[in-house]
Amino acid sequence: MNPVTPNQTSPGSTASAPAAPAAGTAAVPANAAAPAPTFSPLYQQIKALITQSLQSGEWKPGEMIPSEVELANRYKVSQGTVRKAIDELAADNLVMRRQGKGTFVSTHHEARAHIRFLRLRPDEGVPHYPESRFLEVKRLRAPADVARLLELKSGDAIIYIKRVQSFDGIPTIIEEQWLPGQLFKGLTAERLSEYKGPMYGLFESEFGTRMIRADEKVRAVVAGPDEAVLLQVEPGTPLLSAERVSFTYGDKPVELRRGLYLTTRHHYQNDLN
Amino acid sequence: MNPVTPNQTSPGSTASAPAAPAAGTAAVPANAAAPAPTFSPLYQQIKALITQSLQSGEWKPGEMIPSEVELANRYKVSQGTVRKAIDELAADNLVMRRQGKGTFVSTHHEARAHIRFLRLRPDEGVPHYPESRFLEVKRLRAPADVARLLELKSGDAIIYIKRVQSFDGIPTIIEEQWLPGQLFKGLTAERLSEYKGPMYGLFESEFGTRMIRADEKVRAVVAGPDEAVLLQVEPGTPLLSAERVSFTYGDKPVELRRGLYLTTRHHYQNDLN
DNA sequence: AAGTGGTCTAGACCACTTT
DNA sequence: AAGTGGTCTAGACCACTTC
Repeated sequence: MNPVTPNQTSPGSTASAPAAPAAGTAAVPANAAAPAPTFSPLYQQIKALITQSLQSGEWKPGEMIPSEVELANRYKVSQGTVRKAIDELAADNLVMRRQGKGTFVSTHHEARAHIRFLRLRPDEGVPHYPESRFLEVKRLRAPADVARLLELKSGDAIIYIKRVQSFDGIPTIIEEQWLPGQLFKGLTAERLSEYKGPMYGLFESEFGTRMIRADEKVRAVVAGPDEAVLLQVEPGTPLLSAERVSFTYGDKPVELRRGLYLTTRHHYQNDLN
Repeated sequence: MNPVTPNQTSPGSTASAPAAPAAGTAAVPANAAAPAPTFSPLYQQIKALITQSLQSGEWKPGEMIPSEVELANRYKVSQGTVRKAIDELAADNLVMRRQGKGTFVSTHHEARAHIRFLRLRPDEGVPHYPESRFLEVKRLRAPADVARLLELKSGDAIIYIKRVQSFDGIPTIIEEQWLPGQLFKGLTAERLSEYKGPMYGLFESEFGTRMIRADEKVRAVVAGPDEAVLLQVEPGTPLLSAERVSFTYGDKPVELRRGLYLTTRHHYQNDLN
């Protein structure tokens, strides 16, 4: 359970300072001037170890992870090193720190996470989550383009979902979704309909797949006849098209979404920092 | 030149540790249990002081700022505290650290900054900067909506710019721009045409106004007759509409942009983290 | 009072760059 | 060799939360 220290003799050793603990009693011999590959500071290794525990479900979304002192003891490093590791995890939105309470695994069952991945905001009023009406939920074989984006083989099992989302009763989003069948075995139309709120919450709680980040490509298109009906607009109405690939731990793609957004009373919000 | 320490007696004082320097010899008396307003840790105050020096131009874009030890001496705090302040400034993209060399003021004259604010990426091939053709550069009075977004008074002097931007000779972007006249006095069509590369670089070098961050609202629209001509497409072609308000230090708005993007061979790229 | 994260300090050593 | 940022440690104290 000790951190490995590749390409690094032993951090903070050969010390004259009081009671230097020589953290790096690693599993790897400290000789071998192997100029080989990686090189990673201790806190990055701790970060990786904590991430593994998050991924394995040792600490579940919403739960508190062990305190900094505890983790420092567990990994045999100083609290400062654990702190730096957790700082990065917090910056990555994998955990949330709360002073006086502890550090908690991030979850999609939170307003904070909702808004992070919902970029379509009303021009007026406060953001809120749309209601879903499911049109299709079915299993099929992955077409080539979908397979490529999800890093599957063409023909692999896929769950396909199509829905319309409405704000205050006004249909605004047509969304198609492709999910690796292997990860979402028991996913049915019923369970989707029952569930209120963002689908990422369902994925996280029911299927143990936590979405971490996503890449989105946005374009402008015009509504075809079918889309016009669903959104109750004229054919030719301009729509935003957003293609999103979502990733879980290890940059593994777990979802492909293609959304068509009606942007007459809403807009796609983006902050450039 | 010492940091002020409101609502805070004296960080790290009453120490038994060896040679504790008691950093907070502040200008404010340490009595007065005023429960009043703010409360900010030392490193935030240091961050604010450094930001002031950046804003005032004491250290110019591209230049190196004083080393951590120097700043620690200047502000009479530990190097660790300066380090944490600079960490945040680096996270905000105000400075860039380079190991072994120093910490440098960020500048828009860098590929890194270019891509940060250019979200339209080619579907194929590597991102590169478009060429500009200026259609209009003129002074006018701020219309109400522009004045509101730039936090000016209706009728204040404004510089208006309209241009078409092309990738590899293919016109792809129509962009209108509104700038506070007071900040950009000597801005002429000539100087714009001469200048290659992103306009933020020009603003930074020639007008001392450094753009820090921006808010963008994206919609789908269709090309009108004039726009169709400029982009050499049919009227009714769907276009991305992006309205951007850019801010400099102190969240002061300094630019309004309205762009129309042709997204047949390009897309608007966004990463959700 | 005890436990948590948050701040601050001091000092050692490492990695990288330049002289 | 000297200077820079980067890592790691140790310890003290502060702020917040809960018991």
